[in-house]
Amino acid sequence: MLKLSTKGRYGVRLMFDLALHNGQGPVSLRDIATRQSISEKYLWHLIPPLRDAGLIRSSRGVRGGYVLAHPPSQISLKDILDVLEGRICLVDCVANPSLCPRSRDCIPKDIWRDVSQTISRTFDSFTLEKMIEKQRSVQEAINYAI
Amino acid sequence: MLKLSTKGRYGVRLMFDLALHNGQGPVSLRDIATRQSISEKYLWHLIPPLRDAGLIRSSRGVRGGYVLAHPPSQISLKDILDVLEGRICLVDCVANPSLCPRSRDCIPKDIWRDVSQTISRTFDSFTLEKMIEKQRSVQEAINYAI
DNA sequence: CACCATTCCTACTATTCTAGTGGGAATTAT
DNA sequence: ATAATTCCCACTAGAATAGTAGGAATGGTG
Repeated sequence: MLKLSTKGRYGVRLMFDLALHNGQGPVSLRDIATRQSISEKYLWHLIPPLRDAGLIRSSRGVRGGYVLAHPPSQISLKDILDVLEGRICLVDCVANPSLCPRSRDCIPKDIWRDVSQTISRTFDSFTLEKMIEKQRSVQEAINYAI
Repeated sequence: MLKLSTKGRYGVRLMFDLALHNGQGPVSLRDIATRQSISEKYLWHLIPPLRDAGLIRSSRGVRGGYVLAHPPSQISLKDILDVLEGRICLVDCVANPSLCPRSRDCIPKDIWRDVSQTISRTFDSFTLEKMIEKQRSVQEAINYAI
């Protein structure tokens, strides 16, 4: 049905939360869970892949937590979703033509490949930095209204 | 995982097959199933929604079958997928903000909405006509090679 | 009129995927 | 020493997906 899974959605919110607190020291998962209203237990599932992919860094023990491994301008939604949902590929035969004997001259496959690339590029055009900017302009609008 | 479901994939191949035989009278589901190597039983699931949405027309009895309800230039992948997979909407809160108390000022939601629209427009830009043209140019390339 | 290809419908099943929970070990600042 | 925190494995319930079974209704053709 072409839905993003909870993993991807929550993962982006997790990373966005880290981006909003970038430069303020490690952020604990509990804080993120509370702010984002997401079960801490569930959020934990997202950590190992994000860490192993080098998107976040962790420090253990008291006052430990997570920080972005790169500036928000250098982390795109594509980076996050590639890790949590796998690389965008609308149908498997695009990445793995041997799955289907028709793939050699399959027009639909070519289309799925093109659209997959478009989606990928779209996700890549949204960085955490852009999200922060949007957040700020929303805040200003609210303050102005008050 | 952002995959197209079998319903959508097979549905496009079904419609593409109809497009390739457009103007040659009704095409039976059995013929399509044979040519596309898809179970006739499974293909049947796709017919009622496509028919009810006015994308194909059917005739029953001997020599019955299906035809496109519109010229291939006027049927896009979006039309087909909207019917078989539901309208593209990466996360439910985009179409239905009341699902989440945060939705009012949720930046991620705005992003999902924008990307959903981009994907939708991309699908809309591919018509059955375009697919036929691609098919023809592939055929010519093969003939030339021989 | 009888036949048979074909559309059409309901229901069922097996499998995989998704979302979420539980319990507890290892680490480290204070 | 304590407490906060990361870290890990395993489990479960429910939903979605893919596919199958059996047969009723329709209508052109001989």
